[in-house]
Amino acid sequence: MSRELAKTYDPQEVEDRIYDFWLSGGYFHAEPDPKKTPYTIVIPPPNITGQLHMGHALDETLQDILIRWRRMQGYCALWLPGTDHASIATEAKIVEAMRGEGVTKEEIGREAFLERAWDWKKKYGGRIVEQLKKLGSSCDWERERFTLDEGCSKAVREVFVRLYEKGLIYRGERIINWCPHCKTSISDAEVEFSEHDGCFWHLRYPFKDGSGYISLATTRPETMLGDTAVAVHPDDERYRDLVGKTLILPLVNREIPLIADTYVERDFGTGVVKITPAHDPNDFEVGLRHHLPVINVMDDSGNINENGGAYAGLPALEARRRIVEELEKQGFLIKVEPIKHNVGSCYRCGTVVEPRVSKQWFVKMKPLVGPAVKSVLDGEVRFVPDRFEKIYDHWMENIRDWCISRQLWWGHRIPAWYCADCGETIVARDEPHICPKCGSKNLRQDEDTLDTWFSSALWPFSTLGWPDQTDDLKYFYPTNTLVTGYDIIFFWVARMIFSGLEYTGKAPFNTVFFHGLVRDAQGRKMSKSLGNGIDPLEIIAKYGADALRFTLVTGNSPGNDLRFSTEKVEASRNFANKIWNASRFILMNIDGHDVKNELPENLAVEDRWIVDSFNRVVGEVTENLEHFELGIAIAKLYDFLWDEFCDWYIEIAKIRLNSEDGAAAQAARQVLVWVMTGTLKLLHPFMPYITEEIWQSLPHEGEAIMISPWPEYDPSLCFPHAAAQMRSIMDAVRAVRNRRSEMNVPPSRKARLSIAAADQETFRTGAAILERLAYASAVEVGSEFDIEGAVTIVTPDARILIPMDELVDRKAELERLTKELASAQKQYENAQAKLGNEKFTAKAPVSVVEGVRQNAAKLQEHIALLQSAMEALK
RNA sequence: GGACGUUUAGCUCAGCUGGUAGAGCAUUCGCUUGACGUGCGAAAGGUCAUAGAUUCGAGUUCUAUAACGUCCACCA
Repeated sequence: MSRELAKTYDPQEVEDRIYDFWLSGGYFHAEPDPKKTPYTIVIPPPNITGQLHMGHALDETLQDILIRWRRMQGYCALWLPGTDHASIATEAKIVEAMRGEGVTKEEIGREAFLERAWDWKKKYGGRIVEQLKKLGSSCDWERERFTLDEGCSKAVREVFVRLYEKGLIYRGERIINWCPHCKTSISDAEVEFSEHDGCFWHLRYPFKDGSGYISLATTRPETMLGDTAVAVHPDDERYRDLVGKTLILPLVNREIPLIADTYVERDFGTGVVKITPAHDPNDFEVGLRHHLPVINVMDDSGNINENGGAYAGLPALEARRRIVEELEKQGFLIKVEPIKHNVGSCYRCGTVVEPRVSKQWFVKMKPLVGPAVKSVLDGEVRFVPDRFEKIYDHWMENIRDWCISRQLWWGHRIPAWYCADCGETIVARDEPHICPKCGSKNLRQDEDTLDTWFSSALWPFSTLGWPDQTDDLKYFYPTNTLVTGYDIIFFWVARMIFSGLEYTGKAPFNTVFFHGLVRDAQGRKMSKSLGNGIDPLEIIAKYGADALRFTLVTGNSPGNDLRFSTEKVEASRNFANKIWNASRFILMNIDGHDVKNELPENLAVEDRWIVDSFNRVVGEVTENLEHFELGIAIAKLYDFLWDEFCDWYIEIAKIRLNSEDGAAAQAARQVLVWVMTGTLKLLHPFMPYITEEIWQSLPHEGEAIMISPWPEYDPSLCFPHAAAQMRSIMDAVRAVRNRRSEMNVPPSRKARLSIAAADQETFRTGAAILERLAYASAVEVGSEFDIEGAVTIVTPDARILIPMDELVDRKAELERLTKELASAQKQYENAQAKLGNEKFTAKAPVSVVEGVRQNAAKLQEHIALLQSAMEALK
């Protein structure tokens, strides 16, 4: 043995050493290799401000499993890592930090602010990367990218210019979602709606001619300051004659028209809507149709601006209070009705979003949507699970133009310049110095930056060198699998798809593998505010990265959320320990012997069985991985290693290992090494550290398990006869153990077994196994035994007698036999009923009918055996 | 308002293209069995949410219903 192994696996001692070993071997690095097929995954870039959380841990684990598996299969596997500059989140953090120093970003100015931001990036951007490494992620760190680095920025400018030239990017006054806290516009996708308690204020607006009032209701009375019309439905009998009249806006005393528009629902409220084009998306549309003035009454902090007259400077809510008060005083308030309604808030900071007209840059979506929808429909991009295709499709079909400009400094500055002299807008890849229209040198760049997701959308190809046709791009693009949570399907996945199609002509990946959210043990979302988050790094420190990875993948199915609990991690840790000890056992037994990792010439029945079983697992696990059924794959490996290999094969192998027969012992050693090595390989993508550590100690060829070939299903390793024989033997072992346990016979008390079976050869072969595992002092096999007062155990293939009469309560024994007989008879009747059913025998497949027939025959025998056993007891 | 998901052993969940239900944890009983008590052996525990339909046969397909959850829309 190369070195003494500890009784329990110590991940702390192993992980960093192994990770360094992989790094120094350069195994994570991928170079285009024409002899290989590429397999590429780009990482969903974590925010530089972020700390590793369970969501990342799950995401990275799934990716690492896929990439390690494909690498072992011989693909040129590239997992491209990187980070996202996360404009809003990062800028907010820096502003927050500056608040501590008592400075604002306006005070220090753009340049100084960006300097701070880059310092921040240098300081914290590396943190999350180091955390990813702790998980065992086999990313190609030589290719690490950042969304603001030179290459990605070049791609961003290229895309912006191309879209602008195509007319797909435009600048205009539109209603957008404004976050008064972040002081920037945000896209529709970045608004989260939730139900709030609110009020419905019923107001009356007087006609100018003094002919009375019209009543309407609003949830946001303060916006009345910006009202420029009141609308009714054109077919509404109640108001038809009034359309066209002029109203006097209360408090403001502005004359506004009563207009007709089909947007108004006649059945809702009074069927009358006040129109505030500057602060409501629908009203804005109405305003466009009716050429209404747009009066913006709110500034960028959410306060009423100079257009609000007496209310200027007040925060919106305060203005609301005073306006309602004043309306009531002047008799314009009819009533206040409490209601529940949905309010949109900023997904970053939670502040209530104000719809507001503002001059922004937009991407025209309609022309981009078509190909993106088609690519998913046609299967060029496949979603796993496929139910997300429908969600994607629905979103795409109803998408509105994408507001991409942000009033932030940290990000890609919009490559647009304005001529101060002639007003010309110049959009260019490189900074222009002269206005092409008037020759002025007085150019000023747009102050705004782009939505973070604008650059993320390019990630699969900007990271590979696009727009240049680099060798990397040609070889690794399009990528293969995108692994991500369903929560960013709109933010990111959809945008990558239409971007990839538009700029590269190809979908950026062929499969999107969605996983769910990691929740706490009670099923709640892990969040900072709840304080219920579990730090993956603490779990790694305590239980090991392999245990964490195992926990995250086991029992997990695509697209479904999973609950995380330390109990599960403990079970995973125990499994790692089981692998460790199985290996320790093997290492102890091969110590001092020359054992190669190959199967021996002559395989015993148990060897053929375990090899057959292993081979089956190879086939199944590989297939499961191909279908992204990682949870099923790992469950099969768990069962195989623990139940079949450890609990049965190793126990059986001890017979030969402890025997005088040197050749037999050597054969057992070889099979142990061969199966263990193969199993470690299958486990490696899931639990990379422990498998590498053990593999290095076992007889092996090659440098590392992580670059060793993935096992392949081999038809020549199928041994159905041996498998059936072992089933008979194992059934017998279990039956004997069961009976002994029921009779409270301790393992130390051995007893003779007499086995009567049709297939005597199988039980002669298995005699030694029965002796060891069924605590037999001796085993005799024959066609029939008649032992006075023996305990009879009946298995599907044998009748086993144990002369233990003195230990047995005859009456109890008779009772249990009666019970067992009844159960067997019922099963037999069921089978007979099926076979007697002509519809069944005629319509069911032959193999199924034959199976039932054989089962019936066995049951018949079983019943006979039980009956004779009962006779003998009486 | 629309769409989707979940509902299987006490708890957490698997269960692929239909052939009489599985795991982990918890529970009960027994065991220092020369790798492992982070272990070994055994047991108990389920009319697979409800009602129909298709089928020789349904946890598995279809249709309704209920509860819980998610997403989208947002009628002021």
